[in-house]
Amino acid sequence: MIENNFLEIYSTLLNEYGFQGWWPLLTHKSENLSNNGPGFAYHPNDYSLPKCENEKFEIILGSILTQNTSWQSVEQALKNLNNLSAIDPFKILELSEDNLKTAIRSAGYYNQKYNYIQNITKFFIDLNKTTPTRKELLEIKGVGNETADSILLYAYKKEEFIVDAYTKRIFSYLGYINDKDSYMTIKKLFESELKNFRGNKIELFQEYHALIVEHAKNYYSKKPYGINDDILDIFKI
DNA sequence: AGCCAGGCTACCG
DNA sequence: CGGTAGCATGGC
Repeated sequence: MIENNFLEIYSTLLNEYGFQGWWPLLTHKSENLSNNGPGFAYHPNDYSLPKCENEKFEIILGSILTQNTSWQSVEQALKNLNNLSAIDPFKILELSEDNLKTAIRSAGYYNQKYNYIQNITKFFIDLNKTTPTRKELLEIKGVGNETADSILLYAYKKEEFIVDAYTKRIFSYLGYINDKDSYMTIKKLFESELKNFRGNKIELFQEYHALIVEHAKNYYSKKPYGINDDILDIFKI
């Protein structure tokens, strides 16, 4: 019997959707599935990634590119960059402005994201393989709360819970938060509610966020949110 | 056709 | 401070 609602919801989502295998990496996609739509798991139950600096950099690029943008569009941009051998901080900086903007065009906001990528790439090189702090990341123009936490949790395996639009949508619908609560308020609530989890917190945070996204894609993309949600009943305790 | 997408910054009162 | 316009393409 689980007495913590947030852990119970996690357990319900995991039982419903299975391990998601986030963060998506081009070179670590499950081979037995052909698309990346709902239900797609990337490298399920493998928490060893990223394995090298360029894989960290790929996560960082993806975290910028996916701002208010579907992953499918982001993946096309990453494939374009990969074809230019540019999932590499030094190669990125060698690309002309036109070439980089063309490569990331599919991910939208390409003028903004071009600048954001320039900023964080220089920052990443200056890190020289060390781990950034949250404060340092937030000082970069183009990195806000969610992007910083995504980078820390998935690229650097730091214990930071990610809050995104889907998290707010689901948990305000279920009545656990108000949709006007601040990012940090919601983040701290999750981290507090999950603090006694007896297991690997990094893996929990990684999996929980991925499951929230998967669930929201299935039930919270179009208004009215949550209606016809078959597994919602399990959440109502 | 039109709404939606795994946000962020700048600027407003 | 909190609230919001603008950013832009692609998928369904």
